[in-house]
Amino acid sequence: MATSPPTLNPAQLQAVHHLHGPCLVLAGAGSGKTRVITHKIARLLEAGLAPKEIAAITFTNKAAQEMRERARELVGARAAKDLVISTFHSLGVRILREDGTRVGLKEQFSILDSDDVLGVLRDAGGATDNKLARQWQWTISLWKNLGLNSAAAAAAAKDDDERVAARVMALYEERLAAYQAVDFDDLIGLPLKLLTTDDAARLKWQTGFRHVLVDEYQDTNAVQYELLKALVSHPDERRAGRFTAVGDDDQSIYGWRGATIENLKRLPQEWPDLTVIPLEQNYRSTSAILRAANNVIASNPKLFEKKLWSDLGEGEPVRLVECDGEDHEAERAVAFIQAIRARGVESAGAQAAQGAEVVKFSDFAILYRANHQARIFEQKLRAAQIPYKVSGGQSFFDKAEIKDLCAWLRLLVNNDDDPAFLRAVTTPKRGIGHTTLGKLGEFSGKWKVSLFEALFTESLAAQMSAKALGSLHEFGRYVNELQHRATHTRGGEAARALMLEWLKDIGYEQHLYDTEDNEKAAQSRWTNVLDFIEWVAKRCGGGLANDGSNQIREEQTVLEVAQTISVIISLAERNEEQDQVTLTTLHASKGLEWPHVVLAGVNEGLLPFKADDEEMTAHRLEEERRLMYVGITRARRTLAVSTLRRRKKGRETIQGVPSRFIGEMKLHEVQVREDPRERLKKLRAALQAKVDTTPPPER
DNA sequence: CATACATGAATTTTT
DNA sequence: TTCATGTATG
Repeated sequence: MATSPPTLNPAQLQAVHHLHGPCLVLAGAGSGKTRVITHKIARLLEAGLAPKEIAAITFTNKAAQEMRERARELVGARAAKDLVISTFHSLGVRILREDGTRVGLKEQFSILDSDDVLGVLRDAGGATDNKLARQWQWTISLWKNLGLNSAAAAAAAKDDDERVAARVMALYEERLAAYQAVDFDDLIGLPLKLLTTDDAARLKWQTGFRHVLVDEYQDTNAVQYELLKALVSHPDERRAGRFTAVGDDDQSIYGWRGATIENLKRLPQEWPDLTVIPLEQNYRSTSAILRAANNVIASNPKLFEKKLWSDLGEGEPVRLVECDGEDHEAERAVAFIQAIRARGVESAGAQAAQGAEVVKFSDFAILYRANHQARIFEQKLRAAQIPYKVSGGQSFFDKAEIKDLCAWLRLLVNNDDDPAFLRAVTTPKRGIGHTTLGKLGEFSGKWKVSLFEALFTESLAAQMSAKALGSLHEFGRYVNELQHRATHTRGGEAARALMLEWLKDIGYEQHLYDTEDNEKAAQSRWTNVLDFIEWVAKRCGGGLANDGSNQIREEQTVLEVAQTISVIISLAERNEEQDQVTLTTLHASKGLEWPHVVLAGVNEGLLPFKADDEEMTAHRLEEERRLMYVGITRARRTLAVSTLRRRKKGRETIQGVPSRFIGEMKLHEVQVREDPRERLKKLRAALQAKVDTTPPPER
C-alpha cells in the first residue's frame, strides 16, 4: 500500500462527510479510495447508523476481505462484524437465501460453478467438444449480464451462431429451473427480479440498508446497475439515493464482459442532486510516472475532468526498452530486476546504519496483455534463479478431476449438498441423464428436501421409469455404503486402500480414458488423482504433524479429513506470502501496486490488441488505452516499458511495431540503454535466427 | 488411411 | 499452459 498521510485531504474529507445524498467519488489510481470508503463507513456509524444498515459492495472476495480488515482497524471488531461488506454475488446469495422462494426458488437452491455450467450446456446443446460449449457459456453469460433472457436473445440474435446459442440458452434455463439451480449471473439477476416484482421484499431491502457504498463502480454491468438502483431507491424520497459510488472511468477495462461506463454517465442524469468528487492526489507514484499516465489517457474523450498529481518528487525517468524478440525482452526484464536489486543492495550496504531499503523480489512485477506471454518470462526467470509467481494460474484444486473427487467427498460429508450430488451422480456417467435429474429436482423442490433425500422417497416411483429409479437407488446405496466405510476407515494405509477401491468401483480411471481422447492427457489426469489420494491419505495417517508444530497428530478417518478439506484447501492456496516476482496480466493487476514494474510487449497488435478478423473501433481502442493507463499507474518508483522491434512468427522474424501508446506517453527522457554484453547476445541471437531459418538438408 | 507426435499460435476474468 | 493443425510413420 502506498503510504498516505495520517489525515484525509480536502477532497477525501468532502467525500467522507457527504452523508445524505448520492455521491460519486472519482478515485484516480492510488488516490486512497479504500481509505475513503472505510472512513466513510466509520462516519456513518458515528452518525448513528447500525453496522448492518451499511452495505459496502465489491467485485472480488479478496477486495471484500481487505475492506473488512481495513474497516476493523478503524471501527473495531464489534462493529465490523455486522457490517455488510460483500461482493455483488454474495449479497445476491444473501438476498436469495432469505427471499428466494418469492421468485420460485426452493429453500436450498444450488449454485453451479462455471465447470458445472459447462457440463449442463454441453449436455443441453449436444456438443461433443468443450470449445463450442465454452463459446455458448461465454455468449449466454454476456447476454445475462446485459439483462437478456433466451427469448430476448433469440429475437436479437445477429447470426446463426447466436441463434443456436439462444436455443441452447432456452434449454439451459429449463434445466436450471428443473435442477433448482442458479448460475453466478443469476445471483444478480434474480435478486433484481425479486426487488422489481415483489413489493414486500423491495421495501424490506430498501429500508434495511440506509447507505450503500460501491467499489470499482466503473466495472458494474447493466444488471448490477439496476440492482443498485433498486436497493437505493426508497418510497420516502428523502431517504432515496443514499449511496456512494467509488470508481474511475479511466480504469474501466471490463467492457468485454458487459461492464459499461454508461452507468457512470447516467448517474448525474438519474440523480440530479449527485455530488461528484474527484480524488486527484496520488499517493503511489512519482511525477515522472504520473505524467506518462496522464499523457496517455489524455487521448481518450473525458467523462469527467481529472488529472493525477503527486508530491513524491520527479523520480526516475520512465525507461523505454527496445528488444530484439521475445527472448531478448525476457532477458532484459531479468536484467532490469537484477540491476535494481544490485543498486538497492549496494545502497543498503553503504547506509546500513540508517536502515536503507533492501529491494525484494516481491517489489517487482512484470505485466503483459495475454497470459501466454508469461511463458518466456518464466523460463528466463527460472534460468536466472529468480523466484516468481504467475497469477491467475489454475490451482491444483481447480482441476476437473480433483473437483470431481472433492464433489464425492463433499457428498459423503453432507448428503444434502446438491451441487456435489449433481456432480457425483453424473461423474462418471451411470445412465442418469437430465430427464431423470430434472424429475428428481422438481420433486425435491416441491417437497423441500435435498436431491439425495428425494432419491429415497417412496412417492418418487410415480415420477419416473423403474429403470431410472433403479439407477438412482443404486447410486444412493453406493454413497451410503461408501459413507459408512469412510466413517470407519482410520489411518493412512487404510484410507489409501479405501479410496483406490472407491475409484475402481466407480470406474474413474476408465472414465478419464473415455472422456479424454488424448491418452497422455488422461494419464496426467490420473496422476493428479493419485497425488490427491496420497494427499488425503497423508492427512489420515497419524504421526508428526507436518506444520512444524512438532505435535503428534491422531490418526483420522477419511470422513474426518473430508470434512476439513475445504478449509485445508483455502489455507493451502493462501500460503503464498513469499518473496517472489509477480507475473500477471494487465487486467488482473488492477488495484495492485509494486515499486518496480515492467510493462512487456507494448506493441501494436498486442497492446492495443487487434485480432485479424476484427476491426478496431474507437470504443475498443479507448479501452485498450485505459489498460495501458492501468499498467503505468501500477508502478510506484520505476517503470520500464518494453517493446519488440522484431518478433518471431514461426520460423521467420517479422518486424514489430511499437505501440502508439508509447508515443502518447511523451517521454522526453527516453532511455534505450544497451549493455555491451547485451549487444553481444543480440548478435548471437541474430546468428541463431539465421541458423534456424536455414532449410534442413533433404532426406 | 489412421494415429502419434511435433510445432506453432494464443485476448482480457470474477463470481 | 492448452489447443489445433500438419507431418511422418505404421
